[in-house]
Amino acid sequence: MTDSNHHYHPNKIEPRWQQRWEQDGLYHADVDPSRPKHYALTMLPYPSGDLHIGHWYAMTPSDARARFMRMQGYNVLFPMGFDAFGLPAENAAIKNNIHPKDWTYRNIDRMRGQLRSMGTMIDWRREIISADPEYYHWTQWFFIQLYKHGLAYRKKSPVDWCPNCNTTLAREQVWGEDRHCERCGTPVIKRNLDQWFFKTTQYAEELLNYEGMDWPERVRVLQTNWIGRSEGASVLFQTEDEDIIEVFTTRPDTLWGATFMVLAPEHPLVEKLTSPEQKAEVEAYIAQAQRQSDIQREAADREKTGVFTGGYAINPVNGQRIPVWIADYVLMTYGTGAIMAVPAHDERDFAFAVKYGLPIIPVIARPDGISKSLVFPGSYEAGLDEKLQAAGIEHYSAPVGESGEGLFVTLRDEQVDEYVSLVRQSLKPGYWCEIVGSRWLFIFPDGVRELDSVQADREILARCKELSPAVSQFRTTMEMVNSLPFYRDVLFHPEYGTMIHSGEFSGTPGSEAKKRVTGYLESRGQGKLAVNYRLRDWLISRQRYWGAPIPIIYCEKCGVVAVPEDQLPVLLPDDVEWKPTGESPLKLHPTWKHTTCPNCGGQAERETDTMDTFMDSSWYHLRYLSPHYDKGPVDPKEYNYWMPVDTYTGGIEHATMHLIYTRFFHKALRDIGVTKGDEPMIQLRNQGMVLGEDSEKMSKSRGNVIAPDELVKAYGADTVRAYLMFFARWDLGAPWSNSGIDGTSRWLRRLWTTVVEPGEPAAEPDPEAVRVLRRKVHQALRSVTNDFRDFQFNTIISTLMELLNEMGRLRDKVNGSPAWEEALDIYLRMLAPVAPHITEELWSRLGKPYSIHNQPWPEVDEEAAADEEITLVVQVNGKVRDRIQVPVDISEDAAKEKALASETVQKILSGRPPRKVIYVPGRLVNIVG
RNA sequence: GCCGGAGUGGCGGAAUUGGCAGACGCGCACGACUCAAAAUCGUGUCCCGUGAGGGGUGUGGGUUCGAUUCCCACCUUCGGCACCA
Repeated sequence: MTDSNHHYHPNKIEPRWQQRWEQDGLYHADVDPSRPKHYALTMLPYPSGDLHIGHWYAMTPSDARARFMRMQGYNVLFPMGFDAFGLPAENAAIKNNIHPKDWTYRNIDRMRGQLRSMGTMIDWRREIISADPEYYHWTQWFFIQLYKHGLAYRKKSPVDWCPNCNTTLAREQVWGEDRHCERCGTPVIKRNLDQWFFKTTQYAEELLNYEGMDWPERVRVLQTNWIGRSEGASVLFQTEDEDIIEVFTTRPDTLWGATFMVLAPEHPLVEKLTSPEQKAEVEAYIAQAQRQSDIQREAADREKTGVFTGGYAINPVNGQRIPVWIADYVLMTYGTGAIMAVPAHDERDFAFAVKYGLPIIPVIARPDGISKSLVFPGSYEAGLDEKLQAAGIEHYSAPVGESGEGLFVTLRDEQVDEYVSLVRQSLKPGYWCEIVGSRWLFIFPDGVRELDSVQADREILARCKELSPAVSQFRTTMEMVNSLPFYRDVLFHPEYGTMIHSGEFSGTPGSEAKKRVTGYLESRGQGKLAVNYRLRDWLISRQRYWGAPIPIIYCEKCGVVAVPEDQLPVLLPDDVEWKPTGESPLKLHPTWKHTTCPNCGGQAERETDTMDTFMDSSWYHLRYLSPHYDKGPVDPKEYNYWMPVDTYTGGIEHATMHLIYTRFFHKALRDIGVTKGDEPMIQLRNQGMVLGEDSEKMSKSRGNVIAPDELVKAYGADTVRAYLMFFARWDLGAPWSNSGIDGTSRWLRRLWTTVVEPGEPAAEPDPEAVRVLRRKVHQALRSVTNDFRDFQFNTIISTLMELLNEMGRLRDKVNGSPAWEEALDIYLRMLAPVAPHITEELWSRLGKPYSIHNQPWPEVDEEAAADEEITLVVQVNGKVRDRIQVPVDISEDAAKEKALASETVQKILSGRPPRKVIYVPGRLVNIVG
């Protein structure tokens, strides 16, 4: 045996085995109805140039698990491809004057080699590249199917535009408070453009259903929030011209408090509603609002602005004539672009109403039943203080401005009547006193008035102004009381509660209010139950070259015409100039866009925009199944066998993008008749992120990037794979540690020596050591099996490390025995999915048949794994005081007896009898003294 | 503001169902081998205390014989959403 053959040289053995596996087609997965299938899919990479450690972190545990499933007897498909269209290629083209195609395919070649160095079980025959005409032919075909079934439409609308990327973005690609581009960070602007959309909203409700899916709670929550379902009512208001304004509200129970309406500036009725007097102001506001959204959008907490249109609508439940305003806090893109404003129970409406002096009428009682009242200095006879005291009403005296001491009163509902009568007795002529919060009463010398309508609001305010010139500047009663800080926390609330000031509905409890009012509206034809979603339709047009052209032709005579299926693919021309003009480079090509109409043969033009690359990745899992099939996107024979994807792994960052799109795609195509079942991916698992050693996100500019190629060179792929599985919980990720990997490397080298240096066989294997060894081996096997099933990769490695340590301790006593041989055999098989090369090498050195990767997963010998003895923990009052070895099947009485007999226990109890003894089988005895 | 995740030694992390906290690895210390170093192997390593013993899983409470685990309140931190009617 030569020296170099004796030592562990991963860089010699790894490429050798990789070649052998490739040559033998070891990992080819073919349809085989006689075996259970397992489709293990991991998100395909974008060919950015180099495979980075994040790719390894995502892919190697996924590969290990796919290998585990394979050894478990499944026919496992583990394919790989490249998400090859997209902006970076085009940007590289502009910058370095290299064709995006050349750049992309060169990167793919490089990355394919790097992927192979990982030692994965990828079946390379099934590789796809989304930029191949053979692939995008079918991307275009899918577009046409969606178009034909009414799920794709073209619409002129204000869309998000990234001025740096020179293209439109889907809503999901716009991030953060400043609404910046997901890719380059530039704040987006709005442009009004004709763009293609897919009707994702049509599937909003179904997308909320995760029945039968094993997806992380986290992703489901993210998607559910993104889809943003809210239940309420659509209510029809009429303008004075009898035009209908439909609004969506989640609070139909507050309808009696709707004292004005607000339309989005872009709302179609604005023009008609605007009175001649208001026209100038309204137009100026609209222009300002448009400019606002063109510049950077301001933060959400900026002050609300708006203008009165001069028009009025009628509140359908109480016939009140209410003013219609426009304001940019109402968005044309959500609901109907119009709201009923209920300032007493909506924070934004409250702020708006106070600012513009619009009436605020409370219509929902405060659930806490708290009211406040401030009795002004000089307005009451002496002695009120004592009377309140006697009545048990909470109050205190404090100066109000410079006018002397006033009484600050806080009331519970049941105290209000008594309080009113006490105040009436003490109130001096020429003054009033108000109660606000849960109740809304204005006590005047000659009577009490309730703030229960717009009419009352006006009358109360007029009375107050008569009595005190100090309130003359206020436009509403609420504005007046809002000027006193003492009242501020009780003036407005958004909670559900008993309806008040709502005609015959007053007194309806909060739990029923919504349903009853909705039913009432429905019966009168003024509204109905409605559900609204935050989800928008998917904008797929991109004004860029490097993507799949949208297969649409515009004909002067026939209008919008889909490219006939037999004329697909619509090929990208190669001779294109990339100038960052904001127009698709295809538009600037001299000839490409000119074509003839497939209908009438007349002159026509092609659509020059290309598709969002998320379109490519919405169906790639289907193309893997038959990458060269030319009669459709997927060979039905393959589809029926492999689909759905059993396990999908990838990053969480796609929760509201790719993972919603691909679900939508699958469902839409199911309805068209292409796919089957409701969901494309049954089980989803997300890995976390590997951070730099400095705990920061890896980036070239920070200089903290870990290059896997160098690690492979230094340690070998097996060590890198194992370390990535070991160093953190897979779903959380962690900062990289350059010294941590040494531990994993040592462990594999220790394993190597353990196998290649057979040592002296033990003369007579020690039967006790044999029993212990077999127990440890089979216990480890049980634990590793469970951990593979549960994606608990880090504990797989630690269990295997522990077992190797144990084997090292026992070796002298069992070396050469069948139990030792069994231990090595099982050990290598357990490790094979994690470290495919070293296990294959050692397997062959042990003289076992090629290949270890075709071996079945070992079976746990339950008898061998069973403990004979256990350590019984003896606690006194919950504190561990002793540990005793007992047979595993010890009876409860015997266990208790043994525990009580313990010297330490006796010492602590010092003769006192225990009050209680608790026995947990197989674990502990707790003595309560 | 709303929604969700995470807080355990110097570090990454482990702990079926409420039952021995700190497995495994890194780092560190000491020792063996060596002229020496690297590599390798061995021993130790939560904190306080010489010791018996005591304390300890972000903080404060609670339930329980017993809580890292369950309940309540809060703090820190990461991620998502955010004028959504």
